[in-house]
Amino acid sequence: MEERTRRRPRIADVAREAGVSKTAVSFAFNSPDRLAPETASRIRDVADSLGYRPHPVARMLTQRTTHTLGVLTPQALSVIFSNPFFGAFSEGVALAAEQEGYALHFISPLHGSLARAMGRATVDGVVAIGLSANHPEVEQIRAAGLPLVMVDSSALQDLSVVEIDDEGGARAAADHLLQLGHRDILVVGVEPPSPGATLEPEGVMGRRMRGYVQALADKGIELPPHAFVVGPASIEGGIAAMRRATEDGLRPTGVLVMSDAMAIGVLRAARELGLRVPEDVSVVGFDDIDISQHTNPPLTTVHQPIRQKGESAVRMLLSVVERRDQRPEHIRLETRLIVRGSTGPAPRRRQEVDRVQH
Amino acid sequence: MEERTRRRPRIADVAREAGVSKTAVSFAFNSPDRLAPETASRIRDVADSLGYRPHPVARMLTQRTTHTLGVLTPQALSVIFSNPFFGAFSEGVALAAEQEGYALHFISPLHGSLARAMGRATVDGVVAIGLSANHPEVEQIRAAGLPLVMVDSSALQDLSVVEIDDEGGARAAADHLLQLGHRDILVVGVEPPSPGATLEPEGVMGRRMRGYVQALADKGIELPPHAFVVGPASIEGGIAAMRRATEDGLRPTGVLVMSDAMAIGVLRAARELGLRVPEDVSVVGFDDIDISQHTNPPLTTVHQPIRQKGESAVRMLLSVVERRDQRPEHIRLETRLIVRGSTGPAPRRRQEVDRVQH
DNA sequence: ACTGTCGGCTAAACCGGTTTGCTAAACCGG
DNA sequence: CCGGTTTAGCAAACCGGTTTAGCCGACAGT
Repeated sequence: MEERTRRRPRIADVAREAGVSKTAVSFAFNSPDRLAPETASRIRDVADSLGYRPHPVARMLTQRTTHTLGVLTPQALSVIFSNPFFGAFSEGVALAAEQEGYALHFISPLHGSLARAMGRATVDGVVAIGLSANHPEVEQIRAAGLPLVMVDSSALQDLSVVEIDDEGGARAAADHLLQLGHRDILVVGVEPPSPGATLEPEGVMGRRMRGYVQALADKGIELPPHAFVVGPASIEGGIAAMRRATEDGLRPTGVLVMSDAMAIGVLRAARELGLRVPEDVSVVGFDDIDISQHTNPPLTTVHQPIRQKGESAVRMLLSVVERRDQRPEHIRLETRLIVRGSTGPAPRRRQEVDRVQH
Repeated sequence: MEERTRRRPRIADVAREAGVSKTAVSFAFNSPDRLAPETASRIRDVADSLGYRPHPVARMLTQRTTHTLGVLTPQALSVIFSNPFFGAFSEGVALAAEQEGYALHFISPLHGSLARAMGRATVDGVVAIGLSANHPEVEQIRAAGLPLVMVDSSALQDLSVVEIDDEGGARAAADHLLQLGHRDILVVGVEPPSPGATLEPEGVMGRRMRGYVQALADKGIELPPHAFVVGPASIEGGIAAMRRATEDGLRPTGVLVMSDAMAIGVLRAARELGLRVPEDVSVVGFDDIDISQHTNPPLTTVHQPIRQKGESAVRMLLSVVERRDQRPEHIRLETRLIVRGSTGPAPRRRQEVDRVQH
């Protein structure tokens, strides 16, 4: 019964047992046509009886390929795995990766260091999401010669990028509220990951903000600074943001939210505050995650093809991983407003007040 | 500008450049104390200037460890990543893994074969979720000498397992409806992954079913076969199941659903059918995923500690990966009913009809 | 009988590191 | 000045495979 310490059989064990060279064993698995048929099958029989499987790490080393793709995020995985947006994105990534026979390896800061995590990662290429282009890791990855595709990043010319029309989507959302007669508008944004950081103008949230502001400006409306609140991109974050705005005395008739998760929180907070949606207040989200169509009322939001974004990123990545296409590509996917039940005409009273003020 | 083909620098390049042996370079990184301080720092300077980083695969090979944990699922990742249950579970897994400095590698069927995917995976241990104990891969993993922890699996004695009290939770859910006076009950289950398969009595759904049935039996109620419908574990699956039941002429006052995602679908379908929740029909879910407290009405459901399940699984796994604790352990976490707004007293009319029938 | 080709297999180099065992020089007390 | 211990660093073996170059015998052609 002292089988406990039994070593994992190596290729040399199989070779010895079968009375052939290591080369022959390798051939039996990888190019059987270079062996006499019965030799190949005999070797495989011996291998089976010994329970031999080629050691994947050794294989990676010689073949200089891992058949694994890295998904890089600057945030801890323990924070984002139950973020529905990330889930849908990962689905897209997984779909393309699985089709092409690649496994997925998630790379997140190791003891606080993304660089260290990258150093450990054994992948053939990397899809980075939520990484701003000026992150030092970007250079590290390129220096290591690893193919890289950035998602939702500002457009560095010599990098492959998949992004969406954030600005256009945001403008559509704001236009929608304006057409419904809303003038008192609150904008709820996603706070930057690092507390001190200011809103990056070239980041996702910066672009969406620009879309909102432009649409308002077109109607001669200026967004007052206090009508912009931020919080974490979660339902709770949305609840807190809406409550805080109300405590600050804001009584918007329309709320533009930069994330559906937060928008759902806003919906919830509004209900708790005794506000009816959309009669008293209209809410527009952004992303169109799966649950958004099932909230009560269903959420009006800006749709973006999240899964497709993941899929496209992987396909772009593989085109350079496998075929060594070296020129960087840019893909921009469309967004579109989806009107559901959470938006309606601005309430009369407010409109009148508004008119009197002119 | 012909830097394009510049090879990744190897340890030998650094050694030559610094005028030392490979050994010295290795020491400079891994045990600097074995070198004169200024030698070590000179070597590191040279390494930096060359952009040298130790090749992670080569390192894995010699150190016989990957610092990576595998998460194994029999389903395609492209199907489950946006499943909120899986998201929360992964969060727990990631939390523990990140704390201990391990990365995560997801293992799902490669071209339809889980075994092939396992063969490629370079991990120090595996957490398997949704895998029944009789899957052939279980043996493969053990034969490869890889530490393994099964989650939600039927209790094979010689395997480490993390599970929850499905049966008790289900019983609590059913008791709750019974106490509210419900007698016409519909059970909505999750369909087995492979179409043909029958409900495994030892699987998660089998255990939950047993809990429901026992609670009903205690009150002398037998669940008629047609009062049990199944579907995929998604919102859409729940909608479809509820519609189908209604089309079949069922008019339950209480619905026991084996998954929150499906329960949310049932809520939605009920609203579309003109049924008020909980006045006309009560709904109880299972799992207590994050959104369940934010539905309208908030979902009454059986809570299970999903994140903790992932965390515990990883801690158990690491205890054998790192310390070679070999005896298999079993952990069973508790479930508890959380009463929110989706359940209420059975409607009078139904109760009377019920009474008359006696 | 001699050369050329081909099928079947092998020895040795290689992938890129780490680790073991050892040596030469420096140090040290007596 | 001498034997013993440290210190700093090296050569070689090793991790477990794949791949290149080439050997050997059989067979075909002339």
